[in-house]
Amino acid sequence: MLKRTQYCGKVNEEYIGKTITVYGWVNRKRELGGLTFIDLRDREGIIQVVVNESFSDPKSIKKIGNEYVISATGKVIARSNPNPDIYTGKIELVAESIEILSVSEVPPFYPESNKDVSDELRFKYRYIDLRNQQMQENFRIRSRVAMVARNYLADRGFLEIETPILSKATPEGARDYLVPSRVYKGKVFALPQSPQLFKQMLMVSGFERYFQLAKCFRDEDLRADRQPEFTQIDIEMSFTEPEELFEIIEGMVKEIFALTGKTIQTGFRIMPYDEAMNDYGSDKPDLRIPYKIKDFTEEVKRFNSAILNGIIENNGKIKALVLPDAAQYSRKVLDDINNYIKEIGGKGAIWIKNTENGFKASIKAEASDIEAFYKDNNIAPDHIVFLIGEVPEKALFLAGKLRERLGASFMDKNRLEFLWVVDFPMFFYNEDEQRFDSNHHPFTSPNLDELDKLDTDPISVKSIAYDIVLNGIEIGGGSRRINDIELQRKVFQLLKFSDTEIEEKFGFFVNALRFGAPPHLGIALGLDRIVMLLTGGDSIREVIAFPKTTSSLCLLSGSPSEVADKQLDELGIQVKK
RNA sequence: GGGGUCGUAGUUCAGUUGGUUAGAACGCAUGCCUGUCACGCAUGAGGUCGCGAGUUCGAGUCUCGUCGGCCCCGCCA
Repeated sequence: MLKRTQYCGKVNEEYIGKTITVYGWVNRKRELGGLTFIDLRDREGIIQVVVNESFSDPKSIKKIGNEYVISATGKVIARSNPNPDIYTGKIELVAESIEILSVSEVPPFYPESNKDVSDELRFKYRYIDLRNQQMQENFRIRSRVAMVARNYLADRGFLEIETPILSKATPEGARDYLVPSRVYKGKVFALPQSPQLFKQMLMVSGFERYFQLAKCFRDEDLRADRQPEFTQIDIEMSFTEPEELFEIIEGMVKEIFALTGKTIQTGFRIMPYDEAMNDYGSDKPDLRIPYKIKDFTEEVKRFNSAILNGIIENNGKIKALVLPDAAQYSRKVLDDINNYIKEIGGKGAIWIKNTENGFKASIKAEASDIEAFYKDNNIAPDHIVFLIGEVPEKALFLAGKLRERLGASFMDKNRLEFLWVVDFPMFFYNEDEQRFDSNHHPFTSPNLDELDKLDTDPISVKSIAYDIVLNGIEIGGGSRRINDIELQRKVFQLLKFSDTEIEEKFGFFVNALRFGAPPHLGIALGLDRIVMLLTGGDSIREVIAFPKTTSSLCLLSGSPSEVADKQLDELGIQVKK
């Protein structure tokens, strides 16, 4: 085999007159009788190879099919009719010899057309899908993001330290993936949901600044932005405050986004959780959408609507979304909106607008009252009002979902709206279990000024936790950790862990707090989501080489799969069917 | 666990009210073609209508179940 001279996609005018050898896949072949063009593709791009009368064995070209792997050797010449669309368009390679390195059956689809093919097929033949230029670019960017993160953090004194993949099951949080132990029958390892406790113990060990590109595993149902295994840029540091962490993360995010030529302004907006929920109905608001949720609980009383008044009397609130261009909301669109609210658990959305026949609403209301309502609340006559009446949290949730759904058409999709959401409640009440649950995780420090309220009014206590949000997607989250063993015990107790449970589940970690745990805090950023946003994709599957489907299957390898009884025997496992 | 949507040629899709031999485009094969770059022209091959039941004289079409893709709710400390 002749040595490769250059990538197909990198051959330009400087090579004119030189004899070179390139390797690649046949992207497309065009036969014109005695003249054949082969577009040869490698990871850098495509070069046109010409086979003309000077070629020794024209018949051998006939059998070369698309996606064959070949090498081509010959002289580079200037094209008489250049192709301005590609980098190599000014030149072509006149083949002197061509070697077939590997044949290909007719593929189920061609890499360049992977967008026109079902996801099912793309997953099954992922190795072909990944030949697509955009896919290649996605993984190039992913690699560079990882590199930038490593260099950036290393420059600031962070050490990359690996933590175990085979580890201990955690009692709350997501469902664990379990790995049975052969040596200790009936006992299992768990794959880490995150390296949380290990990184905290590295702080106890005195490393002060840790990071890791950590694989995490959570056995929960999937979404476009959720896979059972995913990668976090995991960070932990001692002897500092959140402000310094914010600065470090913002600087890193800035460098990461610079990779694709995007300039971002650091000093991200910081928004309390309560404000996010109140104004946007979400703890990860998409600030590209220029509308906030309004509260019209008082204002709608003038309609004397039995429905609305009934909701209000039952401690409900009337949350509202006011959007421009009421005319575009046809009967069908309004029905769709109403159905959407029902789908996500609401009773429906009430609309109010000005029509050719005057002010109208989907509830009974006097036109004059509606007109006065518009006037008093400074609502432009051509705007539509959606009302959602429910108990407050639900009303906000539903209005928030509606805001995201309807607001998308009013926003500049190219903007990057970063923000920190802070001051999360420490706990929320778990109705099913009749107890408090951690909002973040049980190692999160409560606001140190509110410790006295832990006993009297725990639900009101805020934690020192923070999420970083970009365009409505949570790209990371973290907190200050508890480094005081008594406070940690207290929080466990509030979460209704018995002493035995604490000892069994977290004993090893609580022990670490006994031997000089420094104040520390940290964060984890979702690498997959960041790369997805960077590459303009709408699913993290586009930036994970071998992803699972929505039902957690790997269509390429056929996993999960059954194993031989012998393997199960060795593990002391019997399978229920 | 729940809701929505989709599954027909290698691929993307069409397929009327249930009715003869299931179509198109691209791809593929063969032939022609010396400047193409989505080459062109001609000819041809290619179907378990996801799978299984049921209704019917007759099912791609209707019903039930099941498997799979995607989106969403729950879930995801």
